[in-house]
Amino acid sequence: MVSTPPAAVSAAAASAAGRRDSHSVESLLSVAVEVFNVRGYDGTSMEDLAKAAGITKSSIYHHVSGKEELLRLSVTRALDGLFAILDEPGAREGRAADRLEYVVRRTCLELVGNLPHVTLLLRVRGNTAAERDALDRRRDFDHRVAALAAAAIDEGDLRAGLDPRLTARLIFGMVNSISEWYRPGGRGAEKEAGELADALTALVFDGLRNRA
Amino acid sequence: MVSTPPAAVSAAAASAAGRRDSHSVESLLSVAVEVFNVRGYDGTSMEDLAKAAGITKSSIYHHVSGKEELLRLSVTRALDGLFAILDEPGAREGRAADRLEYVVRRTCLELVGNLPHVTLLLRVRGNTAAERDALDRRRDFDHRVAALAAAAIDEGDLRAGLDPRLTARLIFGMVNSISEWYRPGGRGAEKEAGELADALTALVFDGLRNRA
DNA sequence: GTCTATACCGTGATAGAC
DNA sequence: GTCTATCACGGTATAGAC
Repeated sequence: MVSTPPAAVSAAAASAAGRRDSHSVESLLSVAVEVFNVRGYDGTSMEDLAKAAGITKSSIYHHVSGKEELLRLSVTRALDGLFAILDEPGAREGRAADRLEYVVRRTCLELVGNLPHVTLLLRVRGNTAAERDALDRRRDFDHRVAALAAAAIDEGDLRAGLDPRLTARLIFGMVNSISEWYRPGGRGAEKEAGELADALTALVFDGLRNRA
Repeated sequence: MVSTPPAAVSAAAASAAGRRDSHSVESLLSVAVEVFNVRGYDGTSMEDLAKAAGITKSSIYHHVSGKEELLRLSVTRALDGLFAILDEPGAREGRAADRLEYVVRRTCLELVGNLPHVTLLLRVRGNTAAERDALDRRRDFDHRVAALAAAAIDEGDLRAGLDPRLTARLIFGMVNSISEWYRPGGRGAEKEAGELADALTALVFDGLRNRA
Protein backbone atom coordinates (compact mmCIF):
# COMPACT_ATOMS: atom_id res chain seq x y z
CA MET A 1 0.00 0.00 0.00
CA VAL A 2 1.22 3.50 -0.79
CA SER A 3 -0.62 4.69 2.28
CA THR A 4 -0.06 8.08 3.69
CA PRO A 5 -2.01 8.15 6.95
CA PRO A 6 -5.34 9.95 6.60
CA ALA A 7 -4.94 11.96 9.74
CA ALA A 8 -1.87 10.62 11.48
CA VAL A 9 -3.46 7.99 13.69
CA SER A 10 -1.93 8.58 17.06
CA ALA A 11 -4.70 7.76 19.48
CA ALA A 12 -2.15 7.95 22.25
CA ALA A 13 -0.55 10.89 20.56
CA ALA A 14 0.09 12.57 23.84
CA SER A 15 2.11 9.64 25.10
CA ALA A 16 3.74 9.01 21.75
CA ALA A 17 6.93 10.66 22.82
CA GLY A 18 7.16 8.88 26.16
CA ARG A 19 6.76 5.26 25.07
CA ARG A 20 6.49 2.44 27.55
CA ASP A 21 2.84 3.03 28.32
CA SER A 22 1.31 0.43 30.57
CA HIS A 23 -1.66 -1.39 29.13
CA SER A 24 -4.43 -3.80 30.07
CA VAL A 25 -6.47 -5.78 27.57
CA GLU A 26 -9.12 -3.13 27.99
CA SER A 27 -6.96 -0.11 27.28
CA LEU A 28 -5.29 -1.88 24.39
CA LEU A 29 -8.65 -2.79 22.92
CA SER A 30 -9.90 0.76 22.95
CA VAL A 31 -6.78 1.92 21.16
CA ALA A 32 -7.00 -0.87 18.62
CA VAL A 33 -10.64 -0.22 17.78
CA GLU A 34 -9.90 3.44 17.13
CA VAL A 35 -7.16 2.56 14.72
CA PHE A 36 -9.19 -0.18 13.02
CA ASN A 37 -11.93 2.36 12.39
CA VAL A 38 -9.60 4.82 10.73
CA ARG A 39 -7.41 2.48 8.74
CA GLY A 40 -9.75 -0.48 8.34
CA TYR A 41 -9.03 -3.81 9.99
CA ASP A 42 -7.06 -5.23 7.06
CA GLY A 43 -5.28 -1.96 6.55
CA THR A 44 -4.02 -1.94 10.13
CA SER A 45 -0.71 -3.64 10.90
CA MET A 46 0.50 -4.73 14.32
CA GLU A 47 3.08 -2.00 13.91
CA ASP A 48 0.30 0.57 13.54
CA LEU A 49 -1.32 -0.70 16.72
CA ALA A 50 1.97 -0.69 18.57
CA LYS A 51 2.67 2.92 17.63
CA ALA A 52 -0.80 4.05 18.64
CA ALA A 53 -0.56 2.20 21.95
CA GLY A 54 2.90 3.50 22.68
CA ILE A 55 4.46 0.04 23.04
CA THR A 56 6.17 -2.41 20.72
CA LYS A 57 4.55 -5.09 18.60
CA SER A 58 5.78 -7.88 20.83
CA SER A 59 4.24 -6.33 23.91
CA ILE A 60 0.83 -6.57 22.33
CA TYR A 61 1.11 -10.36 22.29
CA HIS A 62 1.43 -10.30 26.07
CA HIS A 63 -2.20 -9.15 26.24
CA VAL A 64 -3.89 -10.82 23.30
CA SER A 65 -3.19 -13.73 20.97
CA GLY A 66 -3.08 -11.49 17.93
CA LYS A 67 -4.92 -9.01 15.75
CA GLU A 68 -7.96 -11.18 15.27
CA GLU A 69 -8.64 -11.49 18.99
CA LEU A 70 -8.85 -7.72 19.24
CA LEU A 71 -11.40 -7.77 16.45
CA ARG A 72 -13.39 -10.54 18.10
CA LEU A 73 -13.47 -8.75 21.44
CA SER A 74 -14.74 -5.60 19.80
CA VAL A 75 -17.49 -7.01 17.62
CA THR A 76 -18.70 -9.27 20.43
CA ARG A 77 -19.11 -6.25 22.61
CA ALA A 78 -21.06 -4.45 19.89
CA LEU A 79 -23.36 -7.40 19.29
CA ASP A 80 -24.05 -8.00 22.98
CA GLY A 81 -25.17 -4.39 23.28
CA LEU A 82 -27.53 -4.68 20.33
CA PHE A 83 -29.09 -7.96 21.41
CA ALA A 84 -29.65 -6.62 24.90
CA ILE A 85 -32.06 -4.11 23.38
CA LEU A 86 -34.35 -6.89 22.19
CA ASP A 87 -34.72 -8.13 25.77
CA GLU A 88 -35.79 -4.80 27.18
CA PRO A 89 -39.46 -4.44 28.19
CA GLY A 90 -40.09 -1.80 25.53
CA ALA A 91 -39.13 -4.33 22.86
CA ARG A 92 -41.28 -7.11 24.30
CA GLU A 93 -44.54 -5.56 25.42
CA GLY A 94 -47.28 -3.71 23.59
CA ARG A 95 -48.23 -3.32 19.95
CA ALA A 96 -45.66 -4.44 17.41
CA ALA A 97 -45.41 -1.00 15.84
CA ASP A 98 -44.56 0.52 19.19
CA ARG A 99 -42.03 -2.19 19.89
CA LEU A 100 -40.47 -1.61 16.49
CA GLU A 101 -40.29 2.10 17.10
CA TYR A 102 -38.69 1.41 20.46
CA VAL A 103 -36.06 -0.84 18.94
CA VAL A 104 -35.25 1.67 16.21
CA ARG A 105 -34.83 4.45 18.71
CA ARG A 106 -32.79 2.38 21.14
CA THR A 107 -30.58 1.05 18.36
CA CYS A 108 -29.72 4.61 17.36
CA LEU A 109 -28.79 5.44 20.93
CA GLU A 110 -26.80 2.25 21.36
CA LEU A 111 -24.93 2.89 18.13
CA VAL A 112 -24.02 6.39 19.25
CA GLY A 113 -23.22 5.33 22.80
CA ASN A 114 -21.04 2.44 21.72
CA LEU A 115 -19.85 4.02 18.50
CA PRO A 116 -16.35 2.56 18.05
CA HIS A 117 -17.33 -1.08 18.54
CA VAL A 118 -20.53 -0.85 16.54
CA THR A 119 -18.76 0.98 13.73
CA LEU A 120 -16.20 -1.77 13.50
CA LEU A 121 -18.92 -4.40 13.54
CA LEU A 122 -20.71 -2.74 10.65
CA ARG A 123 -17.60 -2.78 8.50
CA VAL A 124 -16.72 -6.41 8.95
CA ARG A 125 -16.60 -8.31 5.66
CA GLY A 126 -16.16 -11.97 6.54
CA ASN A 127 -12.51 -12.66 5.79
CA THR A 128 -11.72 -14.35 9.10
CA ALA A 129 -13.56 -16.69 11.44
CA ALA A 130 -14.25 -13.89 13.91
CA GLU A 131 -15.80 -11.83 11.15
CA ARG A 132 -18.00 -14.62 9.89
CA ASP A 133 -19.29 -15.31 13.39
CA ALA A 134 -20.15 -11.65 13.72
CA LEU A 135 -21.99 -11.63 10.39
CA ASP A 136 -24.04 -14.62 11.54
CA ARG A 137 -25.15 -12.84 14.67
CA ARG A 138 -25.98 -9.71 12.69
CA ARG A 139 -28.22 -11.73 10.41
CA ASP A 140 -29.95 -13.08 13.47
CA PHE A 141 -30.64 -9.58 14.71
CA ASP A 142 -32.03 -8.55 11.33
CA HIS A 143 -34.42 -11.50 11.26
CA ARG A 144 -35.83 -10.67 14.65
CA VAL A 145 -36.48 -7.09 13.58
CA ALA A 146 -38.06 -8.20 10.33
CA ALA A 147 -40.44 -10.36 12.36
CA LEU A 148 -41.36 -7.32 14.39
CA ALA A 149 -42.08 -5.36 11.22
CA ALA A 150 -44.22 -8.21 9.89
CA ALA A 151 -46.26 -8.25 13.09
CA ALA A 152 -46.76 -4.47 12.94
CA ILE A 153 -48.09 -4.74 9.39
CA ASP A 154 -50.43 -7.57 10.43
CA GLU A 155 -51.76 -5.49 13.27
CA GLY A 156 -52.57 -2.76 10.77
CA ASP A 157 -50.38 -0.04 12.26
CA LEU A 158 -47.98 0.06 9.33
CA ARG A 159 -49.06 0.45 5.71
CA ALA A 160 -50.34 -2.73 4.16
CA GLY A 161 -48.30 -4.04 1.27
CA LEU A 162 -44.95 -3.31 2.89
CA ASP A 163 -42.35 -6.03 2.57
CA PRO A 164 -41.22 -6.68 6.17
CA ARG A 165 -37.76 -7.94 5.25
CA LEU A 166 -37.09 -5.02 2.93
CA THR A 167 -38.51 -2.58 5.42
CA ALA A 168 -36.25 -3.86 8.18
CA ARG A 169 -33.23 -3.67 5.90
CA LEU A 170 -33.94 -0.11 4.85
CA ILE A 171 -34.60 1.10 8.38
CA PHE A 172 -31.41 -0.37 9.73
CA GLY A 173 -29.49 0.70 6.70
CA MET A 174 -30.40 4.22 7.70
CA VAL A 175 -29.67 3.68 11.38
CA ASN A 176 -26.33 2.05 10.70
CA SER A 177 -25.27 4.78 8.32
CA ILE A 178 -25.06 7.10 11.30
CA SER A 179 -21.74 5.48 12.13
CA GLU A 180 -20.27 6.84 8.92
CA TRP A 181 -20.44 10.48 9.92
CA TYR A 182 -21.49 10.89 13.56
CA ARG A 183 -18.80 12.12 15.92
CA PRO A 184 -19.62 12.64 19.60
CA GLY A 185 -19.83 16.33 20.41
CA GLY A 186 -18.40 16.40 23.93
CA ARG A 187 -20.91 17.68 26.49
CA GLY A 188 -24.52 17.74 25.42
CA ALA A 189 -23.77 14.63 23.43
CA GLU A 190 -26.54 12.78 25.19
CA LYS A 191 -29.17 15.30 24.25
CA GLU A 192 -27.69 15.41 20.77
CA ALA A 193 -28.03 11.65 20.44
CA GLY A 194 -31.64 11.80 21.61
CA GLU A 195 -32.49 14.40 19.00
CA LEU A 196 -30.81 12.35 16.33
CA ALA A 197 -32.82 9.30 17.32
CA ASP A 198 -36.00 11.38 17.32
CA ALA A 199 -35.29 12.80 13.87
CA LEU A 200 -34.60 9.39 12.42
CA THR A 201 -37.63 7.76 14.02
CA ALA A 202 -39.88 10.56 12.78
CA LEU A 203 -38.50 10.24 9.27
CA VAL A 204 -39.00 6.49 9.22
CA PHE A 205 -42.51 6.42 10.63
CA ASP A 206 -43.97 9.67 9.31
CA GLY A 207 -41.83 10.62 6.32
CA LEU A 208 -40.43 13.94 5.18
CA ARG A 209 -43.51 15.29 3.44
CA ASN A 210 -45.31 18.27 4.93
CA ARG A 211 -49.02 17.48 5.47
CA ALA A 212 -50.17 20.93 6.49
CA MET B 1 -4.56 -13.01 8.33
CA VAL B 2 -5.86 -16.48 9.06
CA SER B 3 -8.21 -16.01 6.16
CA THR B 4 -10.19 -18.85 4.79
CA PRO B 5 -11.92 -17.46 1.71
CA PRO B 6 -15.56 -16.56 2.38
CA ALA B 7 -16.90 -18.19 -0.71
CA ALA B 8 -13.90 -19.15 -2.79
CA VAL B 9 -13.53 -16.08 -4.94
CA SER B 10 -13.09 -17.39 -8.43
CA ALA B 11 -14.81 -14.83 -10.61
CA ALA B 12 -13.33 -16.51 -13.63
CA ALA B 13 -13.94 -19.87 -12.02
CA ALA B 14 -14.87 -21.38 -15.34
CA SER B 15 -11.52 -20.50 -16.83
CA ALA B 16 -9.62 -21.25 -13.67
CA ALA B 17 -8.43 -24.55 -14.98
CA GLY B 18 -7.35 -23.23 -18.37
CA ARG B 19 -5.17 -20.27 -17.34
CA ARG B 20 -3.75 -17.87 -19.85
CA ASP B 21 -6.95 -15.88 -20.23
CA SER B 22 -6.60 -12.83 -22.39
CA HIS B 23 -7.47 -9.57 -20.72
CA SER B 24 -8.01 -5.91 -21.45
CA VAL B 25 -8.00 -3.20 -18.81
CA GLU B 26 -11.76 -3.42 -18.93
CA SER B 27 -12.09 -7.14 -18.31
CA LEU B 28 -9.41 -7.04 -15.66
CA LEU B 29 -11.16 -4.19 -13.91
CA SER B 30 -14.45 -6.03 -13.70
CA VAL B 31 -12.73 -9.04 -12.19
CA ALA B 32 -10.81 -6.90 -9.73
CA VAL B 33 -13.86 -5.01 -8.52
CA GLU B 34 -15.67 -8.27 -7.83
CA VAL B 35 -12.81 -9.52 -5.72
CA PHE B 36 -12.36 -6.19 -3.93
CA ASN B 37 -16.01 -6.31 -2.96
CA VAL B 38 -15.75 -9.77 -1.44
CA ARG B 39 -12.39 -9.52 0.24
CA GLY B 40 -12.13 -5.80 0.78
CA TYR B 41 -9.55 -3.69 -1.03
CA ASP B 42 -6.87 -4.03 1.63
CA GLY B 43 -7.64 -7.70 2.08
CA THR B 44 -7.06 -8.41 -1.60
CA SER B 45 -3.56 -9.29 -2.76
CA MET B 46 -2.27 -9.16 -6.31
CA GLU B 47 -2.13 -12.92 -6.06
CA ASP B 48 -5.86 -13.01 -5.33
CA LEU B 49 -6.51 -10.86 -8.38
CA ALA B 50 -4.25 -12.98 -10.54
CA LYS B 51 -6.03 -16.18 -9.55
CA ALA B 52 -9.46 -14.67 -10.19
CA ALA B 53 -8.36 -13.31 -13.57
CA GLY B 54 -6.71 -16.54 -14.60
CA ILE B 55 -3.31 -14.97 -15.22
CA THR B 56 -0.18 -14.36 -13.16
CA LYS B 57 0.57 -11.40 -10.94
CA SER B 58 3.14 -9.99 -13.33
CA SER B 59 0.71 -9.99 -16.21
CA ILE B 60 -1.55 -7.63 -14.35
CA TYR B 61 1.17 -4.98 -14.44
CA HIS B 62 1.01 -5.07 -18.22
CA HIS B 63 -2.48 -3.54 -18.01
CA VAL B 64 -2.36 -1.30 -14.99
CA SER B 65 0.29 0.33 -12.84
CA GLY B 66 -0.82 -1.55 -9.74
CA LYS B 67 -3.63 -2.28 -7.33
CA GLU B 68 -4.40 1.33 -6.64
CA GLU B 69 -5.04 2.16 -10.27
CA LEU B 70 -7.73 -0.51 -10.38
CA LEU B 71 -9.32 1.12 -7.37
CA ARG B 72 -9.13 4.57 -8.92
CA LEU B 73 -10.68 3.41 -12.17
CA SER B 74 -13.55 1.82 -10.30
CA VAL B 75 -14.47 4.63 -7.92
CA THR B 76 -14.11 7.23 -10.68
CA ARG B 77 -16.62 5.31 -12.70
CA ALA B 78 -19.01 5.14 -9.76
CA LEU B 79 -18.72 8.85 -9.05
CA ASP B 80 -19.17 9.89 -12.66
CA GLY B 81 -22.42 7.94 -12.73
CA LEU B 82 -23.71 9.60 -9.59
CA PHE B 83 -22.81 13.13 -10.63
CA ALA B 84 -24.43 12.62 -14.02
CA ILE B 85 -27.76 12.28 -12.19
CA LEU B 86 -27.50 15.82 -10.89
CA ASP B 87 -27.29 17.12 -14.46
CA GLU B 88 -30.42 15.38 -15.66
CA PRO B 89 -33.50 17.58 -16.31
CA GLY B 90 -35.45 15.90 -13.49
CA ALA B 91 -32.83 17.08 -11.03
CA ARG B 92 -32.74 20.64 -12.37
CA GLU B 93 -36.31 21.65 -13.14
CA GLY B 94 -39.40 22.00 -10.99
CA ARG B 95 -40.02 22.23 -7.27
CA ALA B 96 -37.14 21.31 -5.03
CA ALA B 97 -39.07 18.48 -3.35
CA ASP B 98 -39.75 16.90 -6.72
CA ARG B 99 -36.13 17.29 -7.74
CA LEU B 100 -35.02 15.70 -4.48
CA GLU B 101 -37.40 12.81 -4.99
CA TYR B 102 -36.07 12.41 -8.50
CA VAL B 103 -32.47 12.31 -7.30
CA VAL B 104 -33.26 9.79 -4.57
CA ARG B 105 -35.02 7.51 -7.00
CA ARG B 106 -32.37 7.81 -9.69
CA THR B 107 -29.59 7.25 -7.16
CA CYS B 108 -31.21 3.97 -6.13
CA LEU B 109 -31.39 2.87 -9.73
CA GLU B 110 -27.84 3.96 -10.46
CA LEU B 111 -26.58 2.12 -7.39
CA VAL B 112 -28.31 -1.06 -8.46
CA GLY B 113 -27.35 -0.68 -12.11
CA ASN B 114 -23.72 0.03 -11.35
CA LEU B 115 -23.58 -2.06 -8.20
CA PRO B 116 -19.96 -3.29 -8.13
CA HIS B 117 -18.34 0.09 -8.66
CA VAL B 118 -20.68 1.96 -6.35
CA THR B 119 -20.31 -0.69 -3.66
CA LEU B 120 -16.56 -0.33 -3.76
CA LEU B 121 -16.85 3.44 -3.63
CA LEU B 122 -19.01 3.28 -0.53
CA ARG B 123 -16.46 1.19 1.31
CA VAL B 124 -13.44 3.34 0.65
CA ARG B 125 -11.79 4.52 3.85
CA GLY B 126 -9.14 7.03 2.79
CA ASN B 127 -5.92 5.10 3.16
CA THR B 128 -4.53 5.97 -0.27
CA ALA B 129 -4.56 9.03 -2.49
CA ALA B 130 -7.16 7.48 -4.77
CA GLU B 131 -9.42 6.87 -1.81
CA ARG B 132 -9.07 10.38 -0.44
CA ASP B 133 -9.91 11.88 -3.83
CA ALA B 134 -13.01 9.71 -3.94
CA LEU B 135 -14.08 10.79 -0.47
CA ASP B 136 -13.73 14.43 -1.52
CA ARG B 137 -16.02 13.95 -4.48
CA ARG B 138 -18.55 12.08 -2.32
CA ARG B 139 -18.66 14.99 0.09
CA ASP B 140 -19.35 17.27 -2.86
CA PHE B 141 -22.28 15.14 -3.88
CA ASP B 142 -23.69 15.17 -0.36
CA HIS B 143 -23.51 18.94 -0.18
CA ARG B 144 -25.42 19.36 -3.39
CA VAL B 145 -28.16 17.08 -2.14
CA ALA B 146 -28.32 18.84 1.21
CA ALA B 147 -28.84 22.11 -0.68
CA LEU B 148 -31.73 20.50 -2.50
CA ALA B 149 -33.28 19.40 0.79
CA ALA B 150 -32.87 22.90 2.21
CA ALA B 151 -34.66 24.38 -0.79
CA ALA B 152 -37.50 21.87 -0.45
CA ILE B 153 -38.00 22.84 3.18
CA ASP B 154 -37.96 26.52 2.26
CA GLU B 155 -40.60 25.95 -0.38
CA GLY B 156 -42.78 24.34 2.28
CA ASP B 157 -43.09 20.92 0.70
CA LEU B 158 -41.08 19.14 3.40
CA ARG B 159 -41.80 19.44 7.10
CA ALA B 160 -40.50 22.62 8.65
CA GLY B 161 -37.86 22.15 11.29
CA LEU B 162 -35.99 19.46 9.40
CA ASP B 163 -32.22 19.77 9.37
CA PRO B 164 -31.30 19.64 5.68
CA ARG B 165 -27.80 18.27 6.23
CA LEU B 166 -29.01 15.55 8.59
CA THR B 167 -31.91 14.74 6.31
CA ALA B 168 -29.63 14.31 3.32
CA ARG B 169 -27.29 12.11 5.32
CA LEU B 170 -30.08 9.86 6.56
CA ILE B 171 -31.70 9.51 3.14
CA PHE B 172 -28.48 8.57 1.45
CA GLY B 173 -27.47 6.37 4.33
CA MET B 174 -30.57 4.36 3.53
CA VAL B 175 -30.00 4.42 -0.22
CA ASN B 176 -26.36 3.43 0.10
CA SER B 177 -27.15 0.58 2.46
CA ILE B 178 -28.82 -1.20 -0.45
CA SER B 179 -25.34 -2.13 -1.63
CA GLU B 180 -24.86 -4.25 1.46
CA TRP B 181 -27.50 -6.82 0.61
CA TYR B 182 -28.87 -6.31 -2.90
CA ARG B 183 -27.91 -8.93 -5.45
CA PRO B 184 -29.20 -8.63 -9.02
CA GLY B 185 -31.85 -11.26 -9.68
CA GLY B 186 -31.17 -12.14 -13.30
CA ARG B 187 -34.13 -11.36 -15.59
CA GLY B 188 -36.77 -9.06 -14.21
CA ALA B 189 -33.97 -7.26 -12.41
CA GLU B 190 -34.97 -3.97 -13.95
CA LYS B 191 -38.52 -4.18 -12.68
CA GLU B 192 -37.16 -5.36 -9.35
CA ALA B 193 -34.89 -2.33 -9.10
CA GLY B 194 -37.78 -0.01 -9.94
CA GLU B 195 -39.89 -1.49 -7.17
CA LEU B 196 -37.04 -1.17 -4.73
CA ALA B 197 -36.60 2.49 -5.64
CA ASP B 198 -40.35 3.03 -5.27
CA ALA B 199 -40.44 1.39 -1.85
CA LEU B 200 -37.54 3.43 -0.59
CA THR B 201 -38.87 6.70 -1.97
CA ALA B 202 -42.28 6.05 -0.42
CA LEU B 203 -40.71 5.26 2.92
CA VAL B 204 -38.61 8.40 2.91
CA PHE B 205 -41.32 10.81 1.81
CA ASP B 206 -44.44 9.29 3.37
CA GLY B 207 -43.18 7.06 6.18
CA LEU B 208 -44.23 3.61 7.30
CA ARG B 209 -47.26 4.58 9.35
CA ASN B 210 -50.69 3.56 8.15
CA ARG B 211 -53.01 6.61 7.94
CA ALA B 212 -56.22 4.83 7.12
C1' DG C 1 -0.09 -10.51 -23.47
C1' DT C 2 1.66 -13.89 -21.01
C1' DC C 3 5.21 -16.30 -18.55
C1' DT C 4 9.32 -17.46 -14.86
C1' DA C 5 12.41 -15.66 -11.73
C1' DT C 6 13.67 -12.55 -8.43
C1' DA C 7 14.40 -8.19 -5.61
C1' DC C 8 13.08 -6.20 -1.61
C1' DC C 9 10.38 -4.97 2.18
C1' DG C 10 6.58 -5.18 5.61
C1' DT C 11 3.94 -8.56 7.85
C1' DG C 12 2.35 -11.39 12.02
C1' DA C 13 4.45 -13.83 15.39
C1' DT C 14 8.05 -15.97 18.79
C1' DA C 15 12.18 -16.29 22.10
C1' DG C 16 14.18 -14.73 25.87
C1' DA C 17 16.45 -10.83 28.65
C1' DC C 18 15.23 -7.15 31.95
C1' DG D 1 4.70 -5.67 31.18
C1' DT D 2 8.02 -4.17 28.47
C1' DC D 3 12.00 -4.57 25.55
C1' DT D 4 15.50 -6.20 21.45
C1' DA D 5 16.38 -9.46 18.10
C1' DT D 6 14.96 -12.58 14.91
C1' DC D 7 12.15 -15.59 11.97
C1' DA D 8 9.44 -17.32 7.94
C1' DC D 9 6.20 -15.75 4.99
C1' DG D 10 3.65 -13.18 1.72
C1' DG D 11 3.26 -8.56 -0.18
C1' DT D 12 4.05 -5.33 -4.41
C1' DA D 13 6.64 -4.67 -8.09
C1' DT D 14 10.34 -5.31 -11.88
C1' DA D 15 13.35 -7.69 -15.59
C1' DG D 16 13.46 -10.02 -19.45
C1' DA D 17 12.37 -14.35 -22.23
C1' DC D 18 8.74 -16.27 -25.27
